[in-house]
Amino acid sequence: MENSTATTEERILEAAKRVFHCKGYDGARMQEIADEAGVNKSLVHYYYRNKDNIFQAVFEDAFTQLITKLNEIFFSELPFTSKIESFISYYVTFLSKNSYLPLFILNGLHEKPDQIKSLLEKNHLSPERLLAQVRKQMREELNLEIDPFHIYINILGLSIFPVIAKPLIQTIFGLSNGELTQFYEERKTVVPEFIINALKGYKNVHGK
Amino acid sequence: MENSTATTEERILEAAKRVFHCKGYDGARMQEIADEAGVNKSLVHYYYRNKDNIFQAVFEDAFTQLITKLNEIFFSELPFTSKIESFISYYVTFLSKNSYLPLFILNGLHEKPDQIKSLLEKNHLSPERLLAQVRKQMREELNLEIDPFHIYINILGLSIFPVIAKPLIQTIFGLSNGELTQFYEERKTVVPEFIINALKGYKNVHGK
DNA sequence: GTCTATATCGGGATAGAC
DNA sequence: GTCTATCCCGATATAGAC
Repeated sequence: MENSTATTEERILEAAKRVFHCKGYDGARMQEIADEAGVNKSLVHYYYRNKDNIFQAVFEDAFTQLITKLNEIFFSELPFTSKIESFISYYVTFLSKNSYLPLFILNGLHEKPDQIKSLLEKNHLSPERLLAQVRKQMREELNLEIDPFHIYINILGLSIFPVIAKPLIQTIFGLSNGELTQFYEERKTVVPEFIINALKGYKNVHGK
Repeated sequence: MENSTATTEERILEAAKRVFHCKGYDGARMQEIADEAGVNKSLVHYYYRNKDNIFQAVFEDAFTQLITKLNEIFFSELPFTSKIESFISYYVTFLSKNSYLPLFILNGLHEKPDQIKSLLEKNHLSPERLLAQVRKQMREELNLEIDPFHIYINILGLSIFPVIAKPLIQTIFGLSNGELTQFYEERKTVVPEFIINALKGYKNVHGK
């Protein structure tokens, strides 16, 4: 199933990712993970001892994947508008290729919000620093004195929602796979434009 | 647990809603539903025969709840900007009181996208009509000749995402319950303003 | 490390008394 | 309609041979 150069442990983890991402914790079966990895069920227990442990490993991996790039972009030296463009462009591509990931993460956070903290520290994520950085750039580059929190959540929502709503979009609005790809592609320009326009509007009202 | 005037069947359904909404299909237990309703486990089977049936009932109820009001607002006689304000205001309130609903729906759609169609018909939801309506109003009232689809998804994302990301927002950014309520309250004005500003920006570029 | 066999338990579902 | 008792399967987990 997987490249046979990988160690057994790696093959199991990769298999576990595929299964957990699609089925969630409760829906996933140890047997299915074993099958997917092409090994015996007992081997999964041998390497990870129980279901919770392997889920934890999968969840941390997913969370880290999403957060690392976010940090990289928002703490870079780019001007603010470029950060928005980079962020949207990267996440639309990444998420549409891994469309199960955001829902998997959000479900996981609902089930075990307590373990978030340690993940944050592992990933060196400081929300305060990030918001301060956004506030600073909005002030200096866009002349905006507004709370960046809503803006930040808006950016996330505009990037992430269309991906987790994929079945809604595709079934309700009847988009083919090709049209959906096209739709996501369009969002790379539409969404940054939408956000920048919205910010310019604030400027007219509140700016000096 | 529930008002004892309700029939047993209703009490079971209400209990099932609470359990399924929080735990999802795989995480929910027939025993827990029975306990929550204050009845014997066999009674749940007596009224609904199996787990799939009762889940179906719960899912349809949730979906209808969300869709009905959306239809009502977008097919009303209000001007477009008022529709946006009404929509955001209603959904922010409703969803923050039922914060488990959107994730429950999205998960359900991922698991069984096939059964969406019949739900749409039951709810008299016609996506084409809705988009046509939005397009017409954007043209006539805002002088915008742009594809309304992205706008529509943007509105949904800005309304829904902050609710499903509740544990992310609350844990990562360390908001207390009071601060979270405040945050949602602010969005009732911030988000419509954000959207209207964005639309005005389009006007400057593309409008006549 | 990898497999087979098995222990153990929980959960969905049914039978049948009242 | 409501309950008790029970069936039966599937899933996690472990023991132990190789």
